Amino acid sequence: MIPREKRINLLKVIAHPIRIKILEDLTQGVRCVSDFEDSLEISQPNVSQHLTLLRTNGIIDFFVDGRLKCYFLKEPFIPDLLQLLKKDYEEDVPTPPCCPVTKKGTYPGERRR
Amino acid sequence: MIPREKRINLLKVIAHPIRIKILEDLTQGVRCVSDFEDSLEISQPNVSQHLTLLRTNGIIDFFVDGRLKCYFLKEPFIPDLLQLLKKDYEEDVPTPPCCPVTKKGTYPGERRR
DNA sequence: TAATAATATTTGAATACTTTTATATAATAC
DNA sequence: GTATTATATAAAAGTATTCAAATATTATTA
Repeated sequence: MIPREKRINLLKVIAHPIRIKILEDLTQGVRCVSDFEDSLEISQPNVSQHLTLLRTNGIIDFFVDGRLKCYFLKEPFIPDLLQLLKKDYEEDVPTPPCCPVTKKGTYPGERRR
Repeated sequence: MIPREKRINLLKVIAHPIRIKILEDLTQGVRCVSDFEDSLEISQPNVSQHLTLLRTNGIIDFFVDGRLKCYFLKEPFIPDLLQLLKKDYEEDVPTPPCCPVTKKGTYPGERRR
């Protein structure tokens, strides 16, 4: 997969409320599966499935301590994305010249109107 | 929808190769539907469907010039996201202390091992 | 007004994603 | 060794996305 597609695929994997929460937790440090069972309110298998998806996509990894699996962040794109998700914007992108009521304006290119 | 969910939903809508391409084109300026039919190689109805999805989610809007619909970017989160998508990272997030071979380490919390 | 051009909508089929339920595995404790 | 705990996997059911095909709409041109 070329880097562009890979990055877009990451977006798709990440764009889920539970998985965003998991990743936010992981930016705070190592977490084991049962930590997530507590903090997210979903079943153990479902936690495991989300973690597996994140792991098979190279976003997280784990180490083992006894019977605990300790997950941690691996993909450096994630912290930047999570921060951007929280950014506030005051204004929309400025509108190109057109009438706000009739929504009429002039196409800047070369096609037949 | 609370802002957090709204933003996550934006991510989900955006996370598609065609729609990313559409948005990249729109960061360059106004485009009409047939511009996209040329630059993306997909059918006219499909272009229209993607544009409708982006529009109903408040990401883009359009003005009218004759029978052309001229689309433009509205959501200010988009340019930042597109830029982040292109960012290069040299290294993974640093691994917490654990053996790289056996993948054994110590859970930092309070649970039974 | 009829024909054409630009775009949108609808429907359906295929596919992908998500969650639930049940079961499996592997490590520790007894 | 048996029971228990932590986690994973599999199968099935439900839900959502995607795209293609056909049709509709609207503005312009002839």
